[in-house]
Amino acid sequence: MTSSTPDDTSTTARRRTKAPQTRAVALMDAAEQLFITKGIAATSIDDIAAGAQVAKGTFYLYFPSKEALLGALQQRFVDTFCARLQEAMDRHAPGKYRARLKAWVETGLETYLDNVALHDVVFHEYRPEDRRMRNDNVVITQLVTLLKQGDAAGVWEVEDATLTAVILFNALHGVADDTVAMGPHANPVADRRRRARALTRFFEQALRPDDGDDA
Amino acid sequence: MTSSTPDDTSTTARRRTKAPQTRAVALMDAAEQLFITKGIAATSIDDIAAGAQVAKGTFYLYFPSKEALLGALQQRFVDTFCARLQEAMDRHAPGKYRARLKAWVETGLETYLDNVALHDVVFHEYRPEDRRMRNDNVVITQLVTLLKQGDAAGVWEVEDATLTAVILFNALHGVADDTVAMGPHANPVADRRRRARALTRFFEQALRPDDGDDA
Amino acid sequence: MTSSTPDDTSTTARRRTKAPQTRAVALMDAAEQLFITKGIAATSIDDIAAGAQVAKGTFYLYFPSKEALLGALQQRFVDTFCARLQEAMDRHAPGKYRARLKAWVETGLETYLDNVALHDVVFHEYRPEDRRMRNDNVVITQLVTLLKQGDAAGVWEVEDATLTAVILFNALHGVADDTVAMGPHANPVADRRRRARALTRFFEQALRPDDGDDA
Amino acid sequence: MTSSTPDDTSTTARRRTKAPQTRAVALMDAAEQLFITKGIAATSIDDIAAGAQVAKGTFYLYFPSKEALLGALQQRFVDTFCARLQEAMDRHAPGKYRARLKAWVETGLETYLDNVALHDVVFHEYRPEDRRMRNDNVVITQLVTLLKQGDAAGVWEVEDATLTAVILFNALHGVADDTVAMGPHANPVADRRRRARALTRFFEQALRPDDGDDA
DNA sequence: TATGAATGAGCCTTCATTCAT
DNA sequence: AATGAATGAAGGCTCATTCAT
Repeated sequence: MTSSTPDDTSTTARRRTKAPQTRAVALMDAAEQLFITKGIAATSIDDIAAGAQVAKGTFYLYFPSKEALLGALQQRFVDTFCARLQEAMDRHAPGKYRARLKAWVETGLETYLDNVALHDVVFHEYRPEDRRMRNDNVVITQLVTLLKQGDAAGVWEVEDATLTAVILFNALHGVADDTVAMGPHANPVADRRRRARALTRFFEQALRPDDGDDA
Repeated sequence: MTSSTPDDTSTTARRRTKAPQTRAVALMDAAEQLFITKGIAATSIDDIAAGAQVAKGTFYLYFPSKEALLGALQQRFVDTFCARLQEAMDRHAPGKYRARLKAWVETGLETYLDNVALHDVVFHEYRPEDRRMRNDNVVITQLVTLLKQGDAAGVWEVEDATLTAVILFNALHGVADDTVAMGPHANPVADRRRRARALTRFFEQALRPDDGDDA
Repeated sequence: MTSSTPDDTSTTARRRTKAPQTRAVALMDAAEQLFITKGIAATSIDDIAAGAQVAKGTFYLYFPSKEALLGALQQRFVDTFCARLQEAMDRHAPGKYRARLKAWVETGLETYLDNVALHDVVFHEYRPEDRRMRNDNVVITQLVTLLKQGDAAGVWEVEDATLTAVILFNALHGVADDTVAMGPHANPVADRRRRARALTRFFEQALRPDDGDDA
Repeated sequence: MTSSTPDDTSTTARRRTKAPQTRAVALMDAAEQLFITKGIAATSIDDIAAGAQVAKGTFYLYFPSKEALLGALQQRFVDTFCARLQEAMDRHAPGKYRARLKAWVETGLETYLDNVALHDVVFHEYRPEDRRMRNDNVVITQLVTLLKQGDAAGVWEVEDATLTAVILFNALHGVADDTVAMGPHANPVADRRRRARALTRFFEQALRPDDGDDA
């Protein structure tokens, strides 16, 4: 890999000052790749620097520590994820709440599945204190907003939007994980679709107003 | 050195060669405590051995590696967790599916919340490859069984029991995490109860038969 | 970045290209301060450059290495020290040898005590090979000269002026160090005086001709 | 070097548990040698371990840090030095103060000269805070004792024994350093003798009671 | 079974120095 | 003359694991 990339900003020389952004991104990309492949712990700064074709010391010019890099990677993951969902929702008119929710679910599952490896490495290894959710929070916020809007519009009825969002998000998360856990066999496409449908139905059911009886 | 010191700790035992089980348990207990307190990475085999009042080498007599110990800890966690849930369910007659499910949910949330620290340390740090679910699987199996029984009895109707179980379990997981994320403030008792109720209702809704149509 | 900012610090100067001397001195001053505060090893070229408000690369325009800077600092220390002593001696008529010697001793002790921190940092840390004495040599030369003049004038009698100077200088050094070692307590003024007197008497005794007998 | 030392406690195998003392001493010896040869800074733990034919990790089994090793080396130096002086003094009857002092001076100079390289490396490099004297203190204490005894016996008269000791000790130190600074040329034997004599005379002069006047 | 001295690979980080601009 | 991004060698230290006793 990293083969024929035409990586030259200026003309010839070897040791050069590149746009800081470029460097940082290169470092992050390299790290991401390595983290997925070998795991965080097994990836040394040396590896990362090498992967980004920089000297080891250069790494520390852009990130104060391995941990900081991981933070940046998490941030990037969440941002990208959110953007993707937003985009998917926005393909439907603002008032089409059900459609938007469906888009959110489907794209969420899809995107998640397309990036589990990264997601897992970035969020599940090596983090002592920060509670799981904290990081995915923006995603949940996004969902909360949608739920509240739909509630206000009378499309569905949610009592505790946050709690509901948490439940739904985790359901999504779980289904995705389970899918992954099944291994890279089985009808990937059909399977995904089936699960997406089940999930959507679950969401809708969850938002469906009570029948009246129950307890 | 420390040669002929007749250091008897208990009554009968002369000094070494304790029941292997005892040793292993002592090691696990010490590790668990340390892992929670200082984190896995920061806990050395030395620490664990010291905590169990054993020589370092002895550790390797009972566990082939640090990683193996972690595995044993995970197993123990899941087993305990399951037993607790089973016990709670069994407090209700075999045919009382709704009650059993409710017990499952409530006890699950309760137990989870009572052991987050341990759960997190044991499941979220330092994972080489094992997919999240794999470990909690027994718990899910338990739920799957219940769901299928209820379905057979016509109490509710589930198409894909496993998928449903996954969803429900993750919903539970998520609510618990969210609760923890709120920090150790707020009305702990009332809060737990509120969440437990919301979760139960959620479960029931999810299991409620369709209205008939779909759109 | 920080491109077109018209950042004029002083009045006339446009920004760079200051008198080389000024730069070098600024660098030395900054280094001296930092060395005393944090120690030589803990002070990086970065720190020094920052302290002198210069870019790191600029440092190397004025000094070929950190070590060279240290050398310059040593030189400056000795020169200043000598100048101070000379000045003190010159406050007495050329022929007043005893008075000059006394001035040398007292000012030496005084000056040394006023600059121990610097002296120590500059002379005692981080020495590759230069023998202690080499650096203080000028001071000793100064004393040798005085001793010889006095000898020639018949005021006292010294066989080996150099050896005597070495002894006397080291006695001074030792008393000063001991004073410092006592910590910043005790009557500082009275104490210094007492020590200065003891030292002077010692010097005089040392230069006093033999009684005749002895061996 | 480290040639034909019969270094085997037990019989054959390679990785073996040696007497802790032995190991520590081996480490110290290796370090001492390397420090003298290449300087402290330039000597890595790796080097030391290799010199003592141990694994790097073993070093840390005996010394918590490089710095700690240096401390041990200093201690050893001072202890040895003192023992040597004491021994030399004790070759003279307890009451023979002048003889004992002379022995102290001569042996001091001799011993010092025989170990300058070590002394310098151990005391002059790399020590930020501890004041010079602190370490040689025991030696000074020894001298103080002698001075006081002689004073009590009326052999000489010292007002401030400590100050005098400091002066004398530093004079000795200085002469030794100067000798070294002359380089390894010149008549080493005759030179040493000459300097020892000068120093002794100096000491005696310094202890000789005042003539009575002062100016 | 139990011990704990010994091992040694490996990692993060620092920093003096260079050099294209 | 001045800059500061880039370099990369070097080093202290940790710790899981082994093995002679």
